[in-house]
Amino acid sequence: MTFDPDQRRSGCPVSCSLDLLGDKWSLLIVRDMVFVHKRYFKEFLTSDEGIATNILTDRLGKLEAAGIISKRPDPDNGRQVIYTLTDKGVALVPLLVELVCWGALYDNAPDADADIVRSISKDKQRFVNKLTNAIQR
Amino acid sequence: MTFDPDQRRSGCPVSCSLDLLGDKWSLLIVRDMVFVHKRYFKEFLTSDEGIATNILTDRLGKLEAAGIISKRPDPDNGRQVIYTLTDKGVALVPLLVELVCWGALYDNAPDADADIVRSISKDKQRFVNKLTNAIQR
DNA sequence: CTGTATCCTTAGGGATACTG
DNA sequence: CAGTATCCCTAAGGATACAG
Repeated sequence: MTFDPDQRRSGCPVSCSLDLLGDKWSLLIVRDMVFVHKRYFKEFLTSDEGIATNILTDRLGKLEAAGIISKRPDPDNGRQVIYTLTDKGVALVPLLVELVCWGALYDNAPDADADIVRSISKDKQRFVNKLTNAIQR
Repeated sequence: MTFDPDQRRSGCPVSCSLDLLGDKWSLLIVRDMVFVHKRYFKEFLTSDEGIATNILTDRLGKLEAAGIISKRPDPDNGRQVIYTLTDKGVALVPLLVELVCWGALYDNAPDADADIVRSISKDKQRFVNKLTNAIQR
Protein backbone atom coordinates (compact mmCIF):
# COMPACT_ATOMS: atom_id res chain seq x y z
CA MET A 1 0.00 0.00 0.00
CA THR A 2 1.61 3.23 -1.16
CA PHE A 3 0.05 6.65 -1.50
CA ASP A 4 -0.86 7.65 -5.04
CA PRO A 5 0.11 11.28 -5.74
CA ASP A 6 -2.19 11.25 -8.78
CA GLN A 7 -5.13 11.30 -6.41
CA ARG A 8 -4.21 14.79 -5.29
CA ARG A 9 -7.01 17.24 -5.95
CA SER A 10 -4.55 20.00 -6.85
CA GLY A 11 -0.91 20.97 -6.42
CA CYS A 12 -1.63 23.47 -3.65
CA PRO A 13 0.31 22.56 -0.50
CA VAL A 14 -2.72 23.16 1.73
CA SER A 15 -4.79 20.86 -0.44
CA CYS A 16 -2.04 18.22 -0.56
CA SER A 17 -1.78 18.25 3.22
CA LEU A 18 -5.53 17.89 3.57
CA ASP A 19 -5.57 15.01 1.09
CA LEU A 20 -3.58 13.07 3.68
CA LEU A 21 -4.73 14.58 6.97
CA GLY A 22 -8.16 16.04 6.24
CA ASP A 23 -10.37 13.70 8.24
CA LYS A 24 -11.50 13.34 11.84
CA TRP A 25 -9.15 10.53 12.91
CA SER A 26 -5.68 10.64 11.33
CA LEU A 27 -4.36 13.55 13.36
CA LEU A 28 -5.80 12.10 16.57
CA ILE A 29 -3.51 9.08 16.08
CA VAL A 30 -0.54 11.38 15.53
CA ARG A 31 -1.63 13.40 18.58
CA ASP A 32 -1.56 10.26 20.73
CA MET A 33 1.92 9.43 19.48
CA VAL A 34 3.24 12.96 20.11
CA PHE A 35 1.60 13.94 23.39
CA VAL A 36 1.18 10.65 25.24
CA HIS A 37 3.71 8.45 23.43
CA LYS A 38 1.28 5.77 22.36
CA ARG A 39 2.82 3.07 20.17
CA TYR A 40 0.58 0.01 20.24
CA PHE A 41 -2.66 -0.77 18.41
CA LYS A 42 -4.54 -1.32 21.63
CA GLU A 43 -3.32 1.95 23.13
CA PHE A 44 -4.93 3.94 20.32
CA LEU A 45 -8.23 2.19 20.97
CA THR A 46 -8.41 3.55 24.51
CA SER A 47 -8.55 7.27 23.63
CA ASP A 48 -11.60 9.24 24.65
CA GLU A 49 -12.90 9.65 21.12
CA GLY A 50 -13.38 5.90 20.77
CA ILE A 51 -11.98 4.94 17.38
CA ALA A 52 -13.24 1.64 15.96
CA THR A 53 -10.82 -1.15 15.11
CA ASN A 54 -11.55 -1.09 11.40
CA ILE A 55 -11.06 2.66 11.23
CA LEU A 56 -7.83 2.40 13.20
CA THR A 57 -6.52 -0.30 10.87
CA ASP A 58 -7.45 1.80 7.87
CA ARG A 59 -5.82 4.98 9.18
CA LEU A 60 -2.65 3.26 10.35
CA GLY A 61 -2.34 1.84 6.83
CA LYS A 62 -2.91 5.22 5.20
CA LEU A 63 -0.50 7.01 7.52
CA GLU A 64 2.12 4.40 6.76
CA ALA A 65 1.45 4.67 3.01
CA ALA A 66 1.88 8.43 3.31
CA GLY A 67 5.24 7.96 5.02
CA ILE A 68 4.06 9.56 8.27
CA ILE A 69 4.45 6.50 10.49
CA SER A 70 6.32 3.22 10.26
CA LYS A 71 5.76 -0.12 11.91
CA ARG A 72 8.11 -2.82 13.16
CA PRO A 73 7.87 -5.84 15.43
CA ASP A 74 8.32 -5.22 19.11
CA PRO A 75 11.76 -6.70 19.99
CA ASP A 76 10.42 -7.61 23.43
CA ASN A 77 7.36 -9.37 22.06
CA GLY A 78 7.39 -10.64 18.49
CA ARG A 79 3.60 -10.67 18.28
CA GLN A 80 3.36 -6.99 19.17
CA VAL A 81 3.80 -4.27 16.59
CA ILE A 82 5.28 -0.88 17.41
CA TYR A 83 4.16 2.16 15.46
CA THR A 84 6.49 5.14 15.42
CA LEU A 85 6.59 8.50 13.71
CA THR A 86 8.91 9.07 10.77
CA ASP A 87 10.66 12.41 10.25
CA LYS A 88 7.69 13.40 8.12
CA GLY A 89 5.41 12.52 11.01
CA VAL A 90 7.47 14.34 13.62
CA ALA A 91 7.29 17.39 11.36
CA LEU A 92 3.58 17.54 12.14
CA VAL A 93 4.26 18.67 15.71
CA PRO A 94 3.97 22.41 14.87
CA LEU A 95 0.65 21.73 13.19
CA LEU A 96 -0.63 19.88 16.24
CA VAL A 97 0.47 22.72 18.50
CA GLU A 98 -1.55 25.14 16.37
CA LEU A 99 -4.58 22.86 16.61
CA VAL A 100 -4.22 22.83 20.40
CA CYS A 101 -3.88 26.61 20.66
CA TRP A 102 -6.75 27.35 18.32
CA GLY A 103 -9.08 24.80 19.90
CA ALA A 104 -8.24 26.07 23.37
CA LEU A 105 -8.14 29.83 22.80
CA TYR A 106 -10.83 30.24 20.15
CA ASP A 107 -13.05 27.18 20.39
CA ASN A 108 -13.14 26.85 24.18
CA ALA A 109 -12.15 23.21 24.32
CA PRO A 110 -13.21 21.98 27.77
CA ASP A 111 -10.07 19.97 28.58
CA ALA A 112 -7.67 22.81 27.88
CA ASP A 113 -5.98 24.64 30.74
CA ALA A 114 -6.20 28.28 29.71
CA ASP A 115 -3.09 29.38 31.58
CA ILE A 116 -0.93 26.63 30.09
CA VAL A 117 -2.22 27.29 26.60
CA ARG A 118 -1.54 31.00 26.91
CA SER A 119 2.04 30.28 27.91
CA ILE A 120 2.41 27.88 24.99
CA SER A 121 1.07 30.38 22.49
CA LYS A 122 3.58 32.96 23.71
CA ASP A 123 6.51 30.74 22.72
CA LYS A 124 5.28 28.01 20.42
CA GLN A 125 8.73 27.18 19.12
CA ARG A 126 10.00 26.30 22.57
CA PHE A 127 7.05 23.98 23.11
CA VAL A 128 7.47 22.41 19.66
CA ASN A 129 11.14 21.69 20.39
CA LYS A 130 10.32 20.21 23.76
CA LEU A 131 7.72 17.88 22.30
CA THR A 132 9.82 16.92 19.31
CA ASN A 133 12.82 16.00 21.43
CA ALA A 134 10.69 13.80 23.68
CA ILE A 135 9.46 11.62 20.82
CA GLN A 136 10.86 8.09 20.77
CA ARG A 137 11.66 6.79 17.31
CA MET B 1 -27.97 27.13 12.59
CA THR B 2 -25.60 27.12 15.52
CA PHE B 3 -22.90 24.64 16.38
CA ASP B 4 -23.76 22.12 19.05
CA PRO B 5 -20.91 21.64 21.54
CA ASP B 6 -22.54 18.41 22.75
CA GLN B 7 -21.50 16.79 19.50
CA ARG B 8 -17.85 17.05 20.46
CA ARG B 9 -16.21 13.66 20.60
CA SER B 10 -14.10 14.68 23.61
CA GLY B 11 -12.83 17.75 25.43
CA CYS B 12 -9.35 17.54 23.92
CA PRO B 13 -8.50 20.75 22.03
CA VAL B 14 -7.08 18.81 19.07
CA SER B 15 -10.26 16.78 18.84
CA CYS B 16 -12.47 19.88 19.22
CA SER B 17 -10.59 21.60 16.41
CA LEU B 18 -10.96 18.56 14.18
CA ASP B 19 -14.67 18.35 14.95
CA LEU B 20 -14.99 21.67 13.11
CA LEU B 21 -12.14 21.56 10.59
CA GLY B 22 -11.44 17.87 10.08
CA ASP B 23 -12.61 17.37 6.52
CA LYS B 24 -11.27 17.94 3.05
CA TRP B 25 -13.08 21.18 2.22
CA SER B 26 -13.53 23.56 5.18
CA LEU B 27 -9.94 24.72 5.39
CA LEU B 28 -9.75 25.16 1.62
CA ILE B 29 -12.47 27.79 1.90
CA VAL B 30 -10.56 29.52 4.70
CA ARG B 31 -7.37 29.23 2.61
CA ASP B 32 -9.08 31.02 -0.29
CA MET B 33 -10.19 33.80 2.05
CA VAL B 34 -6.74 34.20 3.61
CA PHE B 35 -4.40 33.82 0.64
CA VAL B 36 -6.39 35.12 -2.31
CA HIS B 37 -9.04 37.21 -0.56
CA LYS B 38 -12.04 35.43 -1.98
CA ARG B 39 -15.35 36.67 -0.59
CA TYR B 40 -18.12 35.59 -2.96
CA PHE B 41 -19.89 32.27 -3.41
CA LYS B 42 -18.93 32.07 -7.05
CA GLU B 43 -15.27 32.80 -6.33
CA PHE B 44 -14.99 29.72 -4.13
CA LEU B 45 -16.39 27.59 -6.95
CA THR B 46 -13.49 28.47 -9.24
CA SER B 47 -10.69 26.94 -7.14
CA ASP B 48 -8.65 24.13 -8.63
CA GLU B 49 -10.09 21.47 -6.35
CA GLY B 50 -13.57 21.98 -7.81
CA ILE B 51 -15.96 22.11 -4.88
CA ALA B 52 -19.61 21.38 -5.70
CA THR B 53 -22.33 23.93 -4.99
CA ASN B 54 -24.11 21.78 -2.42
CA ILE B 55 -20.87 21.08 -0.54
CA LEU B 56 -19.96 24.77 -0.62
CA THR B 57 -23.37 25.73 0.75
CA ASP B 58 -23.04 23.13 3.48
CA ARG B 59 -19.53 24.17 4.51
CA LEU B 60 -20.27 27.90 4.47
CA GLY B 61 -23.19 27.16 6.77
CA LYS B 62 -21.08 25.05 9.12
CA LEU B 63 -18.24 27.57 9.20
CA GLU B 64 -20.74 30.30 10.03
CA ALA B 65 -22.36 28.13 12.72
CA ALA B 66 -18.91 27.58 14.19
CA GLY B 67 -18.29 31.32 14.30
CA ILE B 68 -15.40 31.15 11.85
CA ILE B 69 -16.96 33.24 9.09
CA SER B 70 -19.81 35.71 8.88
CA LYS B 71 -21.99 36.79 5.99
CA ARG B 72 -23.57 40.10 5.08
CA PRO B 73 -25.13 41.67 2.00
CA ASP B 74 -22.76 43.40 -0.39
CA PRO B 75 -23.43 47.14 0.02
CA ASP B 76 -22.65 47.63 -3.69
CA ASN B 77 -25.03 44.90 -4.79
CA GLY B 78 -27.86 43.85 -2.53
CA ARG B 79 -28.21 40.46 -4.20
CA GLN B 80 -24.57 39.58 -3.55
CA VAL B 81 -23.45 38.15 -0.24
CA ILE B 82 -19.99 38.81 1.18
CA TYR B 83 -18.35 36.19 3.36
CA THR B 84 -15.63 37.37 5.71
CA LEU B 85 -13.53 35.83 8.43
CA THR B 86 -14.33 36.53 12.06
CA ASP B 87 -11.56 36.91 14.65
CA LYS B 88 -11.90 33.20 15.27
CA GLY B 89 -11.41 32.58 11.55
CA VAL B 90 -8.42 34.93 11.25
CA ALA B 91 -6.87 33.02 14.13
CA LEU B 92 -6.58 30.05 11.78
CA VAL B 93 -3.82 31.75 9.79
CA PRO B 94 -0.98 30.13 11.80
CA LEU B 95 -2.58 26.73 11.23
CA LEU B 96 -2.78 27.35 7.48
CA VAL B 97 0.85 28.42 7.40
CA GLU B 98 1.80 25.14 9.05
CA LEU B 99 -0.24 23.23 6.48
CA VAL B 100 1.58 25.07 3.69
CA CYS B 101 5.03 24.41 5.17
CA TRP B 102 4.40 20.76 5.89
CA GLY B 103 2.80 20.08 2.52
CA ALA B 104 5.62 21.84 0.74
CA LEU B 105 8.63 20.65 2.73
CA TYR B 106 7.55 17.13 3.67
CA ASP B 107 4.87 16.14 1.18
CA ASN B 108 6.41 17.68 -1.95
CA ALA B 109 3.34 19.61 -3.02
CA PRO B 110 3.87 20.41 -6.73
CA ASP B 111 2.70 24.04 -6.63
CA ALA B 112 5.00 25.07 -3.80
CA ASP B 113 8.06 27.18 -4.48
CA ALA B 114 10.73 25.55 -2.32
CA ASP B 115 12.77 28.74 -1.83
CA ILE B 116 9.78 30.77 -0.74
CA VAL B 117 8.59 28.05 1.63
CA ARG B 118 12.01 27.75 3.20
CA SER B 119 12.08 31.46 3.86
CA ILE B 120 8.60 31.29 5.36
CA SER B 121 9.50 28.43 7.66
CA LYS B 122 12.47 30.38 8.97
CA ASP B 123 10.23 33.16 10.26
CA LYS B 124 6.65 31.94 10.34
CA GLN B 125 5.50 34.66 12.70
CA ARG B 126 6.47 37.39 10.28
CA PHE B 127 4.54 35.69 7.51
CA VAL B 128 1.54 35.09 9.77
CA ASN B 129 1.46 38.79 10.68
CA LYS B 130 1.75 39.85 7.07
CA LEU B 131 -1.13 37.62 6.01
CA THR B 132 -3.29 38.52 8.99
CA ASN B 133 -2.90 42.26 8.41
CA ALA B 134 -3.86 41.91 4.75
CA ILE B 135 -7.22 40.30 5.52
CA GLN B 136 -10.22 42.50 4.84
CA ARG B 137 -13.00 42.19 7.38
C1' DC C 1 -2.70 -9.02 20.61
C1' DT C 2 -3.24 -7.39 16.02
C1' DG C 3 -5.56 -7.00 13.02
C1' DT C 4 -9.56 -8.66 9.01
C1' DA C 5 -13.98 -9.35 7.51
C1' DT C 6 -18.75 -8.66 7.50
C1' DC C 7 -22.98 -6.32 8.08
C1' DC C 8 -25.41 -2.36 8.02
C1' DT C 9 -26.44 2.50 8.57
C1' DT C 10 -25.25 7.13 7.91
C1' DA C 11 -22.61 10.85 5.89
C1' DG C 12 -20.18 12.75 2.00
C1' DG C 13 -20.30 14.25 -2.29
C1' DG C 14 -20.81 14.68 -7.71
C1' DA C 15 -24.21 16.07 -11.29
C1' DT C 16 -27.87 18.51 -12.40
C1' DA C 17 -32.10 21.11 -12.20
C1' DC C 18 -34.44 24.59 -10.14
C1' DT C 19 -35.97 28.88 -7.13
C1' DG C 20 -35.91 33.69 -5.10
C1' DC D 1 -26.04 35.46 -8.28
C1' DA D 2 -26.77 32.62 -4.35
C1' DG D 3 -28.18 29.20 -3.00
C1' DT D 4 -31.78 24.65 -2.57
C1' DA D 5 -33.35 20.38 -3.84
C1' DT D 6 -33.05 16.00 -5.87
C1' DC D 7 -31.00 11.89 -7.46
C1' DC D 8 -27.80 8.55 -6.80
C1' DC D 9 -23.61 6.49 -5.79
C1' DT D 10 -19.55 5.98 -2.84
C1' DA D 11 -17.05 6.55 1.40
C1' DA D 12 -17.08 6.61 6.31
C1' DG D 13 -17.86 4.44 10.19
C1' DG D 14 -20.07 1.72 14.27
C1' DA D 15 -20.80 -3.10 15.98
C1' DT D 16 -19.46 -7.40 16.06
C1' DA D 17 -17.35 -11.76 14.92
C1' DC D 18 -13.46 -14.00 13.56
C1' DA D 19 -8.51 -15.29 12.12
C1' DG D 20 -3.30 -15.53 12.48
